[in-house]
Amino acid sequence: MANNEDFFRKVISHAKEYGFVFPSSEIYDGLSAVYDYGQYGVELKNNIKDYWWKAMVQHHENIVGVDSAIFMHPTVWKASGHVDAFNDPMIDNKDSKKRYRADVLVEDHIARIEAKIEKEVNKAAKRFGESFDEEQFVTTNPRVVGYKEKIEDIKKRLYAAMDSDDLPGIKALIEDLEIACPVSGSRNWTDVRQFNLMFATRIGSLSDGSNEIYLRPETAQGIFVNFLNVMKSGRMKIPFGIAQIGKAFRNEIVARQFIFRMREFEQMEMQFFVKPGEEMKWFKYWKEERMKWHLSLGIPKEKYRLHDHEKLAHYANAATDIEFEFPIGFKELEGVHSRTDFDLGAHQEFSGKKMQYFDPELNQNYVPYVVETSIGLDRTFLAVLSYAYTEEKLEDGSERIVMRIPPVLAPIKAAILPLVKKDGMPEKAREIMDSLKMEFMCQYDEKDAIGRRYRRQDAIGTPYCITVDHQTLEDNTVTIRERDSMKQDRISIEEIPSIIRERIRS
RNA sequence: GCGGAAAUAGCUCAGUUGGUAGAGCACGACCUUGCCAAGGUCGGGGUCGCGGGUUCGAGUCCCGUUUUCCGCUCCA
Repeated sequence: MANNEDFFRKVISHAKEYGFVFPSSEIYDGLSAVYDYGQYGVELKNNIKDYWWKAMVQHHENIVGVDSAIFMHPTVWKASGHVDAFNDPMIDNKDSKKRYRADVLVEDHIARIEAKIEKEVNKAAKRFGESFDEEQFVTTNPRVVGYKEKIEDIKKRLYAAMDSDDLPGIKALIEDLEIACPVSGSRNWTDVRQFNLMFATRIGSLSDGSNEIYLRPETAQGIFVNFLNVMKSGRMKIPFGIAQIGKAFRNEIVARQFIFRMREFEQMEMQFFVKPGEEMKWFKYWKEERMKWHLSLGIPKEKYRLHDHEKLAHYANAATDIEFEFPIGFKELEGVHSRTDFDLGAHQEFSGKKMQYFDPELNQNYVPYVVETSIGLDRTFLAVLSYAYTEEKLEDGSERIVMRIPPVLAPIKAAILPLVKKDGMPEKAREIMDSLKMEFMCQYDEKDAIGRRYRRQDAIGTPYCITVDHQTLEDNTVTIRERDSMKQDRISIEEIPSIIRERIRS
């Protein structure tokens, strides 16, 4: 484990040193769990997106893409269940380290007072026997009346605080009532915090609550709300899919482990709409199809495993994670979920619009079932990065750090290097650079010894180095060096594009 | 969020009982060599995470804070 942590540290520091990933706003000490992609990072990330988009949208005639807005109508999140599922004020006891719902603590306290009332009533009932008038007792007995007033008082304060999201007010209430932790018995509480995972902001100029909107916590809903638009305008026939790549935002309580869990992250999702009853067939299909995609990158299959969910979310009737062996262990990289008709059904109910498909074969309407594939872009980035990072001991005893990034994803496809900075070699190299750069992301470098330049390219994962030497000037051949094997071939300049193209074809 | 640890140049780190911020690598310019990193000369870069305090004087001691890492907790 210590080795893995060490390895992870190296990957993170390599990512920063070579311009892949930087902490956000670093000159201001950074922002917790937010990261920026640097000059090579953005290329790698774009290449991953492109590789996914081609595999999903370009290669499947029945899948189309959308790019929906991050802001959505607030009712979307009521329909999806995101608003209700995560709106509780929580408080931690510092001694027992137990976490409670703050309102439940107060309500338990009320229940204890009610128990006292009941005790008084029972006592009185016993004493007065059959002549006991409970109604009269509870309205006149000073002790009971006092309890009741206290309860009313607490309730008033609790509900007022809850309604106005007054978290310090709830904390003050807990302190005033001297509520202690049931486990530790201590009153050493943290502040009350709201664990709503959605980021809220305001739209427009009004400041009342009705203008509060959320940054989307998932991209899927942007697809569901466009289901009718896409189906109609694209004349889509079931089964069909809608794909999307985009940012999502979750206010995670603990966001850690580099770019594995960030508060702002990017998803690549595809929602596949199928006939009800056929969802398990398609669930299986997409599970296999997505696994093939991962393996097509050339990363060994031992790095992946499937994890079937036993506890299913409220919207699913089957779910599998494709897990990847990160330096921090096997963790979820992609989810394949059978979401049933939960989402479309919910939107149909909340919007009053028929989220249905007319099936000409059955001659009837139905709400389609959905099979979702949802992959974390940043996690895929991290998977590639941590798989690619290799420290190698060479035959001559020296060491090199090489990023074995799958060539199709590599930020720079080829480096063009004049062997020396004279005799017309730089000019020749520039010519080659110009002829390649419209098709491939290339880099020109003439500084330092050739060996060192090779190592620099190894460190950012460039699959090919093209070197212009004395012979080039005579016969228009260059040497082409392959990153992983470090082997060199002499080829003619005209052959360069086809060789690179061959290697990086998806 | 709780507890523990850490923070000095782009990276890895040194900095003695408190006394003028350093090294290696990296980076830039020029010269030289030229096929697997570390030739020569010169140079740029740090208010020592940030804010207070103690002190004649703080990278060093104290308090707070931020960020990161580890453990716990959380993760429809």
